Amino acid sequence: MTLHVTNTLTGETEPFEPQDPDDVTLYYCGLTVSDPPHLGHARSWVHVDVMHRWLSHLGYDVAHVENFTDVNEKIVARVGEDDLGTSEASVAHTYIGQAIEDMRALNLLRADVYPRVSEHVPEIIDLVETLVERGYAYESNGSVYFDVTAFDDYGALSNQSIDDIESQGEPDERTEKRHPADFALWKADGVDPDAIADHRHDGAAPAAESCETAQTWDSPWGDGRPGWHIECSAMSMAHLGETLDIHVGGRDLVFPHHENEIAQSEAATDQQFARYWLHCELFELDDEKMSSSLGNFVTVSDAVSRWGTNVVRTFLTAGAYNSSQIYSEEAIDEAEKRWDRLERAYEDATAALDSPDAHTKETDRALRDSVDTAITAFESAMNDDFNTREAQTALLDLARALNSHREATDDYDYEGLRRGVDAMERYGAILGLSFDGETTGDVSLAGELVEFLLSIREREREAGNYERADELRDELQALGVDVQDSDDGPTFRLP
RNA sequence: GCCAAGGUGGCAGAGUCCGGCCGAACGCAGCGGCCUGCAGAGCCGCCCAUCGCCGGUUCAAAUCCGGCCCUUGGCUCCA
Repeated sequence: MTLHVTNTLTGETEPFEPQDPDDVTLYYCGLTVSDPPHLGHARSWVHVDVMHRWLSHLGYDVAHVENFTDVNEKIVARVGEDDLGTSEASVAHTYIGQAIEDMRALNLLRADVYPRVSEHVPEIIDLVETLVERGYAYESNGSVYFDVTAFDDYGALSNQSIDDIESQGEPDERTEKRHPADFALWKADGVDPDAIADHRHDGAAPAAESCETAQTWDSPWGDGRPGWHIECSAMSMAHLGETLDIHVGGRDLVFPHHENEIAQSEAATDQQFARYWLHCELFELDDEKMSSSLGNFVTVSDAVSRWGTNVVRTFLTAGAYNSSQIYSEEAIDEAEKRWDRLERAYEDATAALDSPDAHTKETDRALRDSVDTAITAFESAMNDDFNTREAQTALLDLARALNSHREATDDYDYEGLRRGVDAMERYGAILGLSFDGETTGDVSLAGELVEFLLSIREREREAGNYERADELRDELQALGVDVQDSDDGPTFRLP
């Protein structure tokens, strides 16, 4: 079975065929670095990461590019707030640092490059010039706008006609534009205080001195700044060529951002800009989406430090990338239980494999069939438009197969268990889940102390002093140490 | 208003593209049993779904077609 993906461009689920049979170019519309990344960003990040991992698993060489938008009014608006520094560049620098830290915390594969707008202005200017030369853009008062009426397919991605699209942009822009739907490729001068007032978090009046920190560049049309949409076209072409295999982004970017990217890119090159457009659905929370602008978000770093990487990733992949997902703490707690179940099954099976007791001679047909079935199920799930929920289900089925086998016999099928454990590691890794167990370390001082306390408790149990034994266990549980008694003695997991 | 996505058990969430294996997965919650000094974990089993509503096509529909109701997202910065 081959990979199928749902292409927003056609609305269909199509077989995936990259331009080059061995390589895939993947561009992800990254963050505007004006706020700390929140779980909504993490959701898209993780799904793109899973796509990357699965494409690699299928044997493709993946070229993965993700931009940082570091030139934007929203960033200027934050100048002077908190400890963000005194310039647009310093605010951007702070939040790029935060974003990278969060990516590491989420166990994301590194992209090949994270281009910034500020370092691609020459490419952007070239692209705008090309568009002007080809008659797709016009200059007006030092700004340059894309002429949507000149591009026949405008609206194809979002399935709208130009007439449907009501006026957009700042009121003072409209007088400069020939058609209300025309969009800015280049904006004259710096940032207008009125334009950033709405983006201030402290609700303070427009900070005129902040606006002066906005970066501007010299261009054929005078001093100015790039428009929002042109950056992605310029950066993706600079790093991945004129035609992308996959372009991913949030659903909220379909219009106008992605629509405009297509128009300006294809107008400039006469080549298809992206073969497959994949869109990540958003979180729903109290009947509205989670977003920076609504201020109703949970930051990535808060979530990871509270629940841990594996739990957060289990939660974020609990739905398909292109289905919206309800955000709630209860939902994350439920994901935590699912992750615990996987981890316990993995650890128990590993312990059985590493036990010095003899356990090797039987072949458990049921176990091996279950392992094979789970592997097949995982692979079909991922090939079916990256269905991470079904993939999790396959992992959970695998966990039960392993538990079941250990429950049924002490005469373990070593080879069968090993295959199962191996599959959990390999396919868990596709979802970015790691059984390395940084929290289960028995080599730490804490681990040794717990072992010591449990050895005392065992003596109390053997002596029938269950009250003392329970007291010790309760005390450890209260500290977050999960103590489990079993036939082979107690096991524990550190918090 | 226009465009798009969706409405499946107590919760959450697959399945809908390619109609029959769906008398509806997996997990959580709940209930029984096994195991256990107890608890937990685990295993086995059970409970909860007329798959938004109405009509149509078909031997057969959660899945296809038509109409209606409702929700969400986009149309303004947004993953």
